[in-house]
Amino acid sequence: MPLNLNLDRPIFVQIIEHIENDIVTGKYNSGDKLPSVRDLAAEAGVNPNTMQKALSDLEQTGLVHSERTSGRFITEDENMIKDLRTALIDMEIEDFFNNMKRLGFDEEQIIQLVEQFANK
Amino acid sequence: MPLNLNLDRPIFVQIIEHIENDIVTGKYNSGDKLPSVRDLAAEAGVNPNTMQKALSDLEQTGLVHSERTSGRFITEDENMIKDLRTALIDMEIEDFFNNMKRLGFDEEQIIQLVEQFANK
DNA sequence: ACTACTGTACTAATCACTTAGTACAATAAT
DNA sequence: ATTATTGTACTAAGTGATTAGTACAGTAGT
Repeated sequence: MPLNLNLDRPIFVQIIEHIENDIVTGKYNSGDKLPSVRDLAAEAGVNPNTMQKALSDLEQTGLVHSERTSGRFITEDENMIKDLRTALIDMEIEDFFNNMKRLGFDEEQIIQLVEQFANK
Repeated sequence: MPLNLNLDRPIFVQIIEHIENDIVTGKYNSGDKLPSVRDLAAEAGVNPNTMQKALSDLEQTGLVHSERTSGRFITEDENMIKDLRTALIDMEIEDFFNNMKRLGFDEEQIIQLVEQFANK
């Protein structure tokens, strides 16, 4: 996967979000070993340094941890993954509502527009 | 308004989005004169250079135009404003659906979650 | 033992964004 | 006429993101 990179936001942030998404959606499972920094960088089409920055930042959240010379692994704490999933969903919906309100809609109108879009 | 600035995206991009929002929501009307670059910069709490970059970029979309020494004005083309409003709304909803699908939901579930959030 | 692979660390160079500061020409207001 | 305000242009400096390149220590597989 060449990874959808947006130039107006730091690449390492987008990588973090992408990996978080892969974890909460079960693409990676609790305890799974991640590909190496170099392989992930090659897959994503970015410099290994950029990938390492993304991973070491991600590590500080506890979501992944590295074994010095054997690889990097997803946390075994399944509750942490579940909580992150909930948090990401909440943020997504909340941001959407805020953005739509900024465009002049109230909650009732937002629901209408969403239903309308789904039945496009 | 001190302007909500997010450090992980270029400030001038956020300024552009903010002004676009003010235009499509009628905070600025067609033909209105904008405050000066310096005043807008002071209000937003950014450097005048940053504000000028935002405004001159915004100008290339035709949404605003500058009269060399008398000021900067919102377009008189009300259809352009209406079209931008529609485009921004569509993009917002589409992005939301894409992000939620990436989190593993289908359209039916998205609608449910949105209704649930509104009645929180 | 040897080889390949792992995460990690470091320097250097480049680029975009931001800020500070200064300056100029044209219009508006007085 | 004079003054203030307008958009615009320019240089210089600082910061952060990215890339390129190199290197090292520990582990796994052979």
